[in-house]
Amino acid sequence: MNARRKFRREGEERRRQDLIDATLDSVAEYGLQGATLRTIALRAGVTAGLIRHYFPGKEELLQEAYTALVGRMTEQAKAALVMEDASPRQRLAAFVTANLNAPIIDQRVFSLWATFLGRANADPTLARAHREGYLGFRNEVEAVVAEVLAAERRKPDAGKLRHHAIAINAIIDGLWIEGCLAAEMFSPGELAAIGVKAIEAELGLAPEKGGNQ
Amino acid sequence: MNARRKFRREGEERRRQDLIDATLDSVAEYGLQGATLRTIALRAGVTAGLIRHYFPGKEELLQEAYTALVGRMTEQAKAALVMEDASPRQRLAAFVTANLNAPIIDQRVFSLWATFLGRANADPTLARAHREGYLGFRNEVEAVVAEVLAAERRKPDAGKLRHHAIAINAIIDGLWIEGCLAAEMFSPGELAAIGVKAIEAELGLAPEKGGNQ
DNA sequence: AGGCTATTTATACACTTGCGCAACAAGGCC
DNA sequence: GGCCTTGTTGCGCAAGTGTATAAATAGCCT
Repeated sequence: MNARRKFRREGEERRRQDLIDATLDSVAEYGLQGATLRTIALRAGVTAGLIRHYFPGKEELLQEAYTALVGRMTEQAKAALVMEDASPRQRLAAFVTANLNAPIIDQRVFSLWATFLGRANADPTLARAHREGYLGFRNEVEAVVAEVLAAERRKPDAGKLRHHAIAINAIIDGLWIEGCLAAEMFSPGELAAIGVKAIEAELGLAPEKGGNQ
Repeated sequence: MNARRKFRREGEERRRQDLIDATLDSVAEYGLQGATLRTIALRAGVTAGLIRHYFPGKEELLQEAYTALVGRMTEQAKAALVMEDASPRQRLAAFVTANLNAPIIDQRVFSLWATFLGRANADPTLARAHREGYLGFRNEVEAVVAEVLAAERRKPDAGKLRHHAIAINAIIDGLWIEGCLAAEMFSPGELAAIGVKAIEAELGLAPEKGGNQ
């Protein structure tokens, strides 16, 4: 009567990715408590038992999922920096703009970010994954800032440069959060405009010539 | 043999507060999944059944706990604004400094903030509690900014004012997060100094004369 | 002192959870 | 085609969950 369920064998890498994606989906939708092995398996189109074939336990699956998330986030964010034939200042502005619009401004990603980060002080593995992503991001910012200031013939010392990077990182993070949590409170491009202006003020750049007052 | 446990009757308000505090402690330490009724009750020094005498269910307890948390956070933050006999600019600086030092820079509070916010897009009650706290905070910022600019004989329009408030709010939030997540990466007072300078740059204020730090 | 009542404990229950394990079958190999 | 490996299913289990409810007792009122 009860026929056994049909299934397909997938390549290991493909299955692992599917399981990680299903995990992130589940966490975003139901939170850490609602992301049960059965929920995750259902979303991945397999049965719960299979998860233990690829991961030692639930905790490791969650850790790998968070690591994957951080990786994708920083990768996306940094992708906006690879512009050939652009002035440092233009690259910085493009970087900020990219980080303050879709798809980086995204409620689902924010939920994931917040959910996992809430456990960072209790789970060193999560804390490390975050720390690495954060420092990578900030170093990227610092490098662009150095280029921008160099193009203006300014030579800041290391401390000043670090402070600029910290402040700019904070501006981007803060606006990113505001945008993710309440996208409908801002008109399209508004956050990016605010961010670019705030960052240029932080760096003491003269306003771009054009019709702004 | 098995003597029944001794207990004391507490006033209703006191018990509710104790339960809410125990809930926040449990969430901060174990996360939403680890904050079970039994854990919470243990921490509050009662047995699990009692919780249902004061709250309809676990969900309502968590919601009230988050509302209480947001209330305390914004209250603390705004307390730094009540300074008599101080220039608007000094009050703004004091406000920023207060928000970027202990006890507002605090890993435990950050964990709570992130954990609850991760569920905000799925729980309208949490979202509302956050939204109200956020808007209250931003309006406070906007009011001080207006005073600061007025003292400088500048008369910004409403849109400019709003943008300043959004940017300043982002700077404070962003630095707050960096401080909570990696306090050991910054020397004491460093974040506050970065924040004050960034905000004064955003408002286009001339650097304070004199060697203040 | 003795009773009343609402706070508090204790226990039961139905359900879900992560995990272990044996059986099964998909798909490559000969 | 038939076999063998192993990816995959299905089921069971003990522990833990939120909720319901009965039994006890602390502390006020008279």
